[in-house]
Amino acid sequence: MKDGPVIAGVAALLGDPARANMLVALMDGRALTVSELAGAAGVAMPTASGHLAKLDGAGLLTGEKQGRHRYFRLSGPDVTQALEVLMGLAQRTGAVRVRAGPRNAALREARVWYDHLAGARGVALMKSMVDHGWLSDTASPGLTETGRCALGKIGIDLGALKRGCRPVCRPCLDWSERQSHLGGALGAAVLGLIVDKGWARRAPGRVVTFNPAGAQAFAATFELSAG
Amino acid sequence: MKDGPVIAGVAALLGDPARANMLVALMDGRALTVSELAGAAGVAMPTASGHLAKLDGAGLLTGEKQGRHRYFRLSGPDVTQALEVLMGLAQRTGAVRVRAGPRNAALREARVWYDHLAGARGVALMKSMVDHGWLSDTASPGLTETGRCALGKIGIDLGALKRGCRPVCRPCLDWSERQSHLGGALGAAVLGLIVDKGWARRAPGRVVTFNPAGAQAFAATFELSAG
DNA sequence: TTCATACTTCAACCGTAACCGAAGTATCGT
DNA sequence: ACGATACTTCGGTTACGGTTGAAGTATGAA
Repeated sequence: MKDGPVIAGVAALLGDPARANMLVALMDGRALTVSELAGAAGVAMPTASGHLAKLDGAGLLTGEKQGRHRYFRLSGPDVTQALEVLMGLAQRTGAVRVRAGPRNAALREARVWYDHLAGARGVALMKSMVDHGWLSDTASPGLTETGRCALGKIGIDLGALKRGCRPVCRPCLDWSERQSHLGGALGAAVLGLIVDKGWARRAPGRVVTFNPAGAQAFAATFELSAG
Repeated sequence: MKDGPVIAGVAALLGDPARANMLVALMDGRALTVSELAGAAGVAMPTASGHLAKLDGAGLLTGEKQGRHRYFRLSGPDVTQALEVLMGLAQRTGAVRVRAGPRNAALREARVWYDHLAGARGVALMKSMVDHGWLSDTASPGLTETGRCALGKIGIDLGALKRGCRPVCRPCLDWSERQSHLGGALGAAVLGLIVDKGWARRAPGRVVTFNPAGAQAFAATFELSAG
């Protein structure tokens, strides 16, 4: 009957503010040292060391030693997912913290989620596509004839997408914004387009950085209302 | 910068064994009384009452008073999702607890996840479809010609599924089993078929109960190896 | 070799929260 | 009206875990 405690174990690990801060700091995919994580969590190094040992022991983190530094990173995408789900839960239940520190600004702006574009730009993209009638709606979006035509002109091969097994378009709730962005095969294709055209490049973590010309071209192509 | 603490709050709530037990007990969708939840968590009623007040205050639960009873249920599907994600994380990281109590037996056997069949039967179904060559593989399943033909005979209209925007087949990791079951439009269609044919009925919660004849028909139709 | 840096281990302190028994409140049945 | 049930509030105990300074270990630089 004791099925709860197994989830209580991981949850308790995520439930300490210091550990939560460290995990959030690692969410962009980088590997950080013990002292960097101590700084991020606002605790002394011995404390951080102890927390990291627990997280590592629980398999949430992987550590690798390089010289006299020890680098930690999240052990897998499921850890990121768990953090995102908890963030979603936290903001629905009202423990909202609207402001985000400048450190996460790039991540909130545009990031990779699985294989598509998330963050403010991802949400703006989806909104624009719905507004212009390319997609039927936000909740369970379907591609319209208008959309098919427009995307074809942009250079996205919808035939290839439809042949694949995965869904063409799929809403995906964004944790930093509170709205959906575009996932599915089409979402992945759009991200591919952005990178191929040189509008943006994918940084080592999950951050997507647009260059000025690329941002403009992106906005023009998808007719975003706000740059 | 304090972005972590907001997730720490919810996570800490899920991190107490007693509260985790209560939430898990509520996962099948039913509403339970304070004393039932106290029993499920293995604590005295005053303790349970305190925990429930916290969970309610945090918006994870909704309570409604009926006479001298007070019924609690999970406040939304996102809570269930968070619990499932944490379960998945717990079992990947090795905190596995293979045995499950008899109380959850029905839930592990067959349950609804979003709109398709999960649990042991869902996993068995997917395995059989791959084994018989209806689907290409487990990781990112595609429907084969054999599968198209077989499903057509069973009475599933693949044309209609393909026209929809959502993916036809989609793997979905099962938390009780460690394997994937079948999601997507096809997964939903199969669940619809099962209910329409009267093989099983959906209980108020998320449990799906097969009747003996239905279980046999289900196994025969999809050529399951183990009944 | 010698010193500095990066980290870990240790020991002790402190705060919070889980827990229960007893008493209090509300609702139902008789 | 009376007692029983279902739950909440209160008070006090207990224990677990987070925190840090100081000391110990390992790696790199001079």
